Amino acid sequence: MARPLSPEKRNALLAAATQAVADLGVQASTASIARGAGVAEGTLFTYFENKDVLFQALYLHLKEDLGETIMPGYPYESDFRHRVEHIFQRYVSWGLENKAKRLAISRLSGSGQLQDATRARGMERFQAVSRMMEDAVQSGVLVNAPIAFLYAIIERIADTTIEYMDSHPGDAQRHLALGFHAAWRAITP
Amino acid sequence: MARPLSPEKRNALLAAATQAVADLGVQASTASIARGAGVAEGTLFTYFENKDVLFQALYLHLKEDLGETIMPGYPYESDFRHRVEHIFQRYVSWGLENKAKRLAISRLSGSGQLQDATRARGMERFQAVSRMMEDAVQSGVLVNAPIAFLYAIIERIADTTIEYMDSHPGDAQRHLALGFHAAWRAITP
Amino acid sequence: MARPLSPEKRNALLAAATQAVADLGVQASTASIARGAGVAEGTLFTYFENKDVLFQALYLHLKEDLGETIMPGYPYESDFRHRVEHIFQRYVSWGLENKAKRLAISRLSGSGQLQDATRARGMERFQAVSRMMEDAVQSGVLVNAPIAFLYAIIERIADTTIEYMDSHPGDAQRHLALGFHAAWRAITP
Amino acid sequence: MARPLSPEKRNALLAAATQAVADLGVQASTASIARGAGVAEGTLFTYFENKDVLFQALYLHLKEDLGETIMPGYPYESDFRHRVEHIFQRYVSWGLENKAKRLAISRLSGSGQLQDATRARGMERFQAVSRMMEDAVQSGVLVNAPIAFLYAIIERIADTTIEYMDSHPGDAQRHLALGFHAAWRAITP
DNA sequence: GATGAATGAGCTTTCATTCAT
DNA sequence: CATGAATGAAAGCTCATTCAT
Repeated sequence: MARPLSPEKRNALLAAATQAVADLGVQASTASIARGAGVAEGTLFTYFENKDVLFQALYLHLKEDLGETIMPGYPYESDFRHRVEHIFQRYVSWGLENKAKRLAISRLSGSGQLQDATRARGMERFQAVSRMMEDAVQSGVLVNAPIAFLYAIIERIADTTIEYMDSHPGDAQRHLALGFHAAWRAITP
Repeated sequence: MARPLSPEKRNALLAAATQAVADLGVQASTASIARGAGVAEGTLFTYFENKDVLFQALYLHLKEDLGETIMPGYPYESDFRHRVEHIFQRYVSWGLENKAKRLAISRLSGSGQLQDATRARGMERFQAVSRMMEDAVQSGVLVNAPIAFLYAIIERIADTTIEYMDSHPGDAQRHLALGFHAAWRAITP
Repeated sequence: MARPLSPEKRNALLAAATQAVADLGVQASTASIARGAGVAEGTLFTYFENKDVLFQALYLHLKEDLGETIMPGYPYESDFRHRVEHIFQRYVSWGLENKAKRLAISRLSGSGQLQDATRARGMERFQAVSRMMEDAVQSGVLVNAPIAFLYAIIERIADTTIEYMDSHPGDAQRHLALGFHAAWRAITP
Repeated sequence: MARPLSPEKRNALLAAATQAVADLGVQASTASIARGAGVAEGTLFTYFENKDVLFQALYLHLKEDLGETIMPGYPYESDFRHRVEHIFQRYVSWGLENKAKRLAISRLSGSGQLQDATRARGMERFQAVSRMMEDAVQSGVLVNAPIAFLYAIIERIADTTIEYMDSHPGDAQRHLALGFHAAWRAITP
């Protein structure tokens, strides 16, 4: 592993894996991923020790990508509601614009192949959000519950929102508003 | 009429499949499922034409099982809040008491192998709930959103609640209350 | 085996086997043959000990059927040419009218599953022909070669003739004449 | 360019398939063929997409082999009888010296698994013979019949001849002469 | 005797992984 | 390092045969 020669190939493999996992879940074959990336079957294994390592890396890669969309412009100084709204809306638009990535995360997440450590590391990039939520709980703006619990609820409502916006494009804005309404009310006392 | 198909064997196969899918997702092998059910490998295929058919049947079987837990005692005459609470609490306790079943549903749901038709048929048993929610939307008790959207949000929050109650058994009652609070607020205006 | 209760069932099985073997060769499954005969899978095995026994019986049954078409009206008193012509023409018309039977014989014959003893017993019904040919060899009308050799040549030419008449129905009569011409010349000095 | 596909392995697979098909027909298992070729089970499928493709390739390979024996030394300038005799004798000696190959062709031919296109491509190598026979028909040396019909008759008589020479080695030369006599007379007016 | 569920060996094919080139 | 042929352990599924009903 260490220092692979070509970041392009690594990225091509991750991109191909994203599509393959979105389509077929963890059943996607390493051969098809390599083909999708335009590299030889064996090459995959010089970048990722085995299929499981590839999947953990893929999950982290996708979460990183999500983080890079959500976090820039994060309104550190606004009130809690605006900060949650920022996160919610960015999450939703990332999901709408990156269907394969969102599906791949969801497939990995529900496959039983994702290690707890990986899931935990995937959260790291969102610490600013966690901290904000802690403060908000302290100050009584959010309901007094574990952060992870609140975070999970927001995430699930956001996922549901994405699915609805996706399948009912005409009502997209309405569903976005409904989704955020639900999320905000769900986590406030 | 020779030996009739045995409901016990069918159930044993579904039970074994539940466990196997909970453990390994759709990667669970038919051989391991048959072994788990105590029947020969070939026998699985006299009860289910192929693996895919088995999975669709398993999903429906589990949803049926869930329905049989949730629906009895449904307080048709109570106010909306109590009815939603009934559903929520029953759903959560079923999930807590049937970890493998809940996991199996979730694995199937996220696998990409579940047909839309199967998902739709799985909802049939819960029509009383849908109808109640329609009325509640009409009367302004629930927020004006598609029933399926509201239903999905409740389901997701319930799932999250189950996961938390499961991993923090000490705080179970508190999380149950928090979960219902979140769900109720999420779907009300 | 011995005395099966129902000759109808036995015949239905042989008829279904004929069709199945014509279609798929010896790969035809016993289940499909039973289905074709309208009996249960297990019933096949009360009439025929196993698949191999069925195939030997099928071959004999078909040869018997062929014999019953060819031999009646055999012109014991005509000259050799007319007797051979009788055989040839009857063989060809049987083949044309019983495509599945002919194909089944050919599939069995070429499958490597047919026992030599079965092949030999299949010849028994045609002893009058063999004897006639012996006489004809004695009297110098036919070329001095083993009867079986001459018989095989006639058979092969007849098969070829059938195939041609079958695929070129317009020229049927011409091919029949050509076929007999070839056969008669082939076996005469 | 990694390890290139090895013609030796391909040939070993075809040789093993020849033997296996000669012994068991199309029922021969891919596992036994791979074992016979001294390669892993999976390797067969890097050389032949699936069993059917293997069988079509095998047929063509064997016909090619036959063509390479028959055609060299073909007396383009001799009279028609000598040319037919060349073909007949070469065909027969190839068959005698390559029992497994001949049997394999015959098993494939009668199995119902051989595609028409494959059968047609198998004839390509013998175009010189077809053309010669066309000329001979034109010039009245051969009986006025479709070339394929005449060709089939020769082939069938040659096959019969081979079988007899094989089972009666003492009379081999006599049967060869008888066989050619029969064939030549069969196709001439 | 007839039925068809039950069996498990066996089949073809796939696939993660290795390693010769 | 990149390649893709080679590997062989599964995988899903079929099927001849048995036997409880």
